[in-house]
Amino acid sequence: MAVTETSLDQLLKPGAAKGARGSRRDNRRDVLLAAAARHFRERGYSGAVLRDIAEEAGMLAGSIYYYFPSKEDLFVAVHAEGVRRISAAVDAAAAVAGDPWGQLEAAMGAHLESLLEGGDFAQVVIRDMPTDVARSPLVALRDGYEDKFRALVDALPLPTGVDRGTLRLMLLGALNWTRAWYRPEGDPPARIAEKFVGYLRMAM
Amino acid sequence: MAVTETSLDQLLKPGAAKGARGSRRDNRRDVLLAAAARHFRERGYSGAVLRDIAEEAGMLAGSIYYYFPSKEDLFVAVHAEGVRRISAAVDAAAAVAGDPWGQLEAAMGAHLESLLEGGDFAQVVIRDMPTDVARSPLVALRDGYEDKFRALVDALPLPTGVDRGTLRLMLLGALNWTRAWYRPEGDPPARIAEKFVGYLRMAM
DNA sequence: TAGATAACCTAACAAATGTTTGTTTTTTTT
DNA sequence: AAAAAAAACAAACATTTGTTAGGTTATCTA
Repeated sequence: MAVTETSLDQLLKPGAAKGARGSRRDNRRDVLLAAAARHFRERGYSGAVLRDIAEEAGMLAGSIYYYFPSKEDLFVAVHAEGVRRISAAVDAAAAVAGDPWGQLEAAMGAHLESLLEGGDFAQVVIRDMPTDVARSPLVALRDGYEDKFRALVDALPLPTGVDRGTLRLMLLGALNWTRAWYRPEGDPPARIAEKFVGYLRMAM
Repeated sequence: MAVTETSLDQLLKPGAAKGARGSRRDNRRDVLLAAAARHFRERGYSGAVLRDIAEEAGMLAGSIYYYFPSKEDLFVAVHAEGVRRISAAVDAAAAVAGDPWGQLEAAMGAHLESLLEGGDFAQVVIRDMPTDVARSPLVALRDGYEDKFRALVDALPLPTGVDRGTLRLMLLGALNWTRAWYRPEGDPPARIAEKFVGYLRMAM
């Protein structure tokens, strides 16, 4: 029930603490994490079954406990990895030069790209939060990520009096909800982001 | 596993088929539905436990099966009732006269109001969809609801070439995601809707 | 090469959980 | 009031599921 108290760095790379010689161990761990991500994305936290995750990772259910002390810890690790990936993609996109609107659009495009086609880890992040216990370390991660969008929105040349906080939440909400209606045959992520920004750009 | 094949009307008002004498049975059924809504909202579908739902409704777990043939059918009923309530609130709000922008703003405000402060039924609608089995009747309901917003967005005086479909999805997504950050101490639902519309209104 | 450690497997436990069956109480109908 | 139907109980069943304990094989170190 209670998430084991470990630092987030150790959570992401537990082998690093003992020196960088994690030869065999990290491989299987990554396979396990990927399998867990797939199931958590499809079924949600309480819907995912450890036996199925283990099977997909090529091991038995009990073996999971060699890597993670509980199901919740496994979930937190997947979630953290998801935030890390989205964060990295957005950082890379926002690094390229451009006017504030262009930078925001690029960041939104990267966010969408990770979310919609970046695999299972990213999608787990915007799925349900399980119990309250795992909540605290996870919202900390997410809040840190949202700070990047805060900076991007703050840089926009907007009329005075515009509530930039609500604007940021509106944009992030619209982005995250695309999961519900996105179809690969339709607009690609970058085009969606372009349209979203377009609706606002001319106005201000 | 398989949802019992009943019409959606019967699903909402099963007593109505035998004549409109829904006296006692509907009361207990409504209590049960309300309890189920609360738990499905808090824990999600697979996280909710029938024994807890039954206890809150003042009965035992087995008694649920007098009203619903399975857990999934119970969930579908809650979901359907949620859509019905949101739909009714939005209909009432959009009925008042006003220019297209004002009508859209009113509808969005009503949608948010139901979603954020309208109780458990509405929130279940925007929580996770469980298995694929229950999916078909539910997305039909949801799609029917979204048609109302389609009409509202189509009525907006926008420049030619604007993709109204994506605009509609962006707005609905932003609205639905507010659940993640809404706080009662902050802006009320109507104010949030006003700001959302305001970001676009001046632009077009 | 011997020993230690990492990386699993096997098997089972114990609790949780959706569901069923038969019975009893309550309400309605005749 | 008697019979019939509705509404609910009580108790168990059959899985499912997270978790644990001890054994076994591969890998690395000294």
